Amino acid sequence: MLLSAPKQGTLADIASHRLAHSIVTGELVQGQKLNEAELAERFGMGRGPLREALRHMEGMRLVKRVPNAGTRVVILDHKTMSDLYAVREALEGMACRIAATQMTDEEIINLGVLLDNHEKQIEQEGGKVYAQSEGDLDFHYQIVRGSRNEMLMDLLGSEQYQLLRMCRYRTSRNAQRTRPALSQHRQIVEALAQRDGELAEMLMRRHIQGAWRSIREMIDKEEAV
Amino acid sequence: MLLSAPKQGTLADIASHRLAHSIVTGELVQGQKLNEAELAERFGMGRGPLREALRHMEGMRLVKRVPNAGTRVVILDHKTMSDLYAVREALEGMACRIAATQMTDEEIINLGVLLDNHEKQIEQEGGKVYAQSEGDLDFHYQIVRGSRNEMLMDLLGSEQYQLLRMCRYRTSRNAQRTRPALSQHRQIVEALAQRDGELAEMLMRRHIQGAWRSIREMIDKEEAV
DNA sequence: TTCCTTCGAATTGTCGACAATCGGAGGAAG
DNA sequence: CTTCCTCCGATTGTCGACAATTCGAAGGAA
Repeated sequence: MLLSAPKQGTLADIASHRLAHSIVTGELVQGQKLNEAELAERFGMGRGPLREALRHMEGMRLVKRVPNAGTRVVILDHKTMSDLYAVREALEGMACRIAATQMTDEEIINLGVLLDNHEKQIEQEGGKVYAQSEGDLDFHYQIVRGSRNEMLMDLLGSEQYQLLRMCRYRTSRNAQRTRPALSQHRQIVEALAQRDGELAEMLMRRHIQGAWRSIREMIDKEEAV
Repeated sequence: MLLSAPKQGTLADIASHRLAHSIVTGELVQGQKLNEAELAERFGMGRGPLREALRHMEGMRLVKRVPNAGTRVVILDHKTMSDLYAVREALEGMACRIAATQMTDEEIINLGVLLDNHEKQIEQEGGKVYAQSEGDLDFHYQIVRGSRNEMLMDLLGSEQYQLLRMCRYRTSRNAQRTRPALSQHRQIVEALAQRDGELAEMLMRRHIQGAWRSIREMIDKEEAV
């Protein structure tokens, strides 16, 4: 998992994770106002740690805060998602290009194994797309790690990606894209194995563009209703 | 200015700005441990708001925090800066390409005017590089705004750029690059005016690569001492 | 001398109470 | 009936005190 572990540590850290999870899964609805006292009691802590966690959420762009007027869950509208995917395309494209020269042979092989497992999962439990999403995020994150760029790992990893996960969670019902996505992943691994950074970047960019197109179509269809 | 205004608002916001400023300018030395009680008193506030501000700084990557062990000012080492400039190249390159199709004619003209002022400043007070840095950041930020991508504006604007400003501040003494930088800026505006996104992106990427090379050489020279 | 243990001061983490501010209900004037 | 003002409840912002934890120093044993 990408958001695991820190069930220990300061209360503020715990609150951060619970909040992020609640927002990503939609338990806290978009645009909903977050009442500090109520949340603090639900989490069994004072308002101090909770406020720190809210500040953290603000940095992650999961909430918007207005002084003296409370904080609200961010609203993932069309433009926000579009912007997100544009940024993602640029960053992950770069990560892929660099990873082609920086990853070890072993890491690339492991990437292939990851995809094998991923394929098995799809065949076994065809409908369970959530696992796919997680696996997919894992695949992307492994490549980002391969770039050896700490800032990129931060930006695309634990922090910034919560927004993407939120986006995914909302649109995880349409599973029809898992197959082509897996195929594209394999192409990317192939390019990495051949140490062809330019090709790997191009494939990754197209892959992300495809994902965005798929999501956009789904949203448009939803909004038509 | 990019970090102006919020001298009003919550104490936590004020503390955030004062902290960011102190860190960027080096008043708070890299790696220095930040004592909450001491800072709170210096800012004339309780530890509550200050802790929120520290959480904000953590999100900006200006400090590192370890539970139960305090927070320290981040250390801008060679790799961190390298990673930063790599990310910047990808993001600002993208911004530039999109801006070429999204900016209005008026905005591009204003960009040219900005450079004219910038040039005058250089001629008038040849040594004052700080103004150059600010102006330069302003130029880059105007282009990012031209991309109409809110996330990019967030990433490269008020938030993430503090790290870059910190980087700049340390290396602002070597002014010899202001001239070629201005020239490259003009080339970029030219490409934008011609609505040539690909060229604009390439020029911006080279411009940033050049800036990084300049900084790296300077650091290497410094480390040799 | 060197290493380990123990203790204590300093610092961080947390809470509850108080002050400041905002939004809305309700009433008065036009 | 509308508009504006006033007041009140609710929520956010802030503080001071207390609990928990860590780091380092002092002291003793090998």
